[in-house]
Amino acid sequence: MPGFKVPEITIQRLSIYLRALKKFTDEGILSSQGLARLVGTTAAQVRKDLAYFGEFGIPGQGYNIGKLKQEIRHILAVDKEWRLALVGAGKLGTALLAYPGFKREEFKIIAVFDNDPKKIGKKVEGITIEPVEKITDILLEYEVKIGILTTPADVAQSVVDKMIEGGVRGILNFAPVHLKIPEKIKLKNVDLSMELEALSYFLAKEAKHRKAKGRT
Amino acid sequence: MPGFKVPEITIQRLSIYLRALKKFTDEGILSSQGLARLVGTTAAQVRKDLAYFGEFGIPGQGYNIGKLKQEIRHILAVDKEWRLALVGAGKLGTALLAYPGFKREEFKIIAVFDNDPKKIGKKVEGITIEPVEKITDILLEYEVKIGILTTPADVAQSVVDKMIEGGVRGILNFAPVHLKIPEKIKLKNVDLSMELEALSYFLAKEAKHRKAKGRT
DNA sequence: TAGATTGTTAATCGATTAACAATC
DNA sequence: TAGATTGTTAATCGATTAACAATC
Repeated sequence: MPGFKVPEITIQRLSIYLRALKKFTDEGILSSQGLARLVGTTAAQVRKDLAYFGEFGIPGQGYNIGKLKQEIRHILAVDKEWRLALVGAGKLGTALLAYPGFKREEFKIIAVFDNDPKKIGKKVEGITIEPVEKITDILLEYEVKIGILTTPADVAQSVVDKMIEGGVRGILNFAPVHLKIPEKIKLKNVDLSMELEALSYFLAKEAKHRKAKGRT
Repeated sequence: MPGFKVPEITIQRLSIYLRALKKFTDEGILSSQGLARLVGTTAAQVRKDLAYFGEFGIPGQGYNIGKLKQEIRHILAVDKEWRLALVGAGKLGTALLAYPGFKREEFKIIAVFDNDPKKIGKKVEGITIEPVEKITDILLEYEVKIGILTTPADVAQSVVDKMIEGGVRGILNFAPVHLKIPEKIKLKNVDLSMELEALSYFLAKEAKHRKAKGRT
């Protein structure tokens, strides 16, 4: 099974498994069923996801928690340190810089950029804000491979182009715009409006059904 | 075709189609091919997604832009106003309150809660911060149906329980935790760590392949 | 009419679920 | 050994893509 093409959603679930496992000490055993219950999926799903990468369990027993954590860390490559750069030191950008979910040893934001002259030179979370013109040079110098984009939509594309020139290979984009990038670059979009609209759709549909059935 | 079960991913794409359409004036015609190119999908995908809801196009021509916008707005139920509440007035919460992607006519955040006595009574974006004990009452009073969760993980579940008691039916969760909710409640998780880890996995895999093939 | 594009059906692809031999 | 759970194969389910008659 290892070597097969791995679905992206499997990777996302590995991340969720790891988060759940972190609540346990390394000692002890957890079954696929046990892990599944913690994250809201099925035992078969857990075993299938892990099987893409190897055999980590003990038949009849389950998974050694410490070992499984370490294996998933290695698969996700969070057993090393990544250097990140963030562009767009607005409200969202500075909030992310301080956000515990983002402040992790494995993901070190080492540079912050903005195009507002009033912000340049100031510090956020101990990092001096640099002008966007320096993106390419600084990213090349520090070998930054992951970029975070929290600019307004209208400048996002030009920033992305600079990031890619600077050698970035993965981008986490919060700007509500479709970015054009070479196919070798990995792009993840976080679209908050989309999430709200999905909720809106779902609730409206549900309300309609309730009305149709005459319930409250 | 209308009446079929609609995949969630179709709803997400409708949201993206709408975002692209907003850049155009209502006059004029756009083909499925044209729209597909704007958002990075295929013409067949666009037509299939729309076909779940009706026939909005003109064979041989394409889609009337103004009409299509209005149809999608209606499908997503963003042609009405939703009242939202946000819990967790920390860095991320207050950033979201001010973030243009969130500040939309259709989604009015009308209440903000926190459990920090120092914050209660203060205003963020014109809204007075209330204590978490009041969540249930205030949500019931203002008939809030959508809740946004930006608390630390450890209090998220108890806050969600209060929201649901207050009549919320949809939740946008930023706390990195698996929430247990009744199945009738719609939950959308935004997991920033997961996104970063997916990038990490992808870049590490790519680096390994490059090394194996002896490329830079 | 000729050209273009829709809406829909059928074929393909890929992910999830179920089942079970292998293993501790 | 008996009981339990893994890893993997096969069956099922669901979404995407391709193809084309219907329509402007």
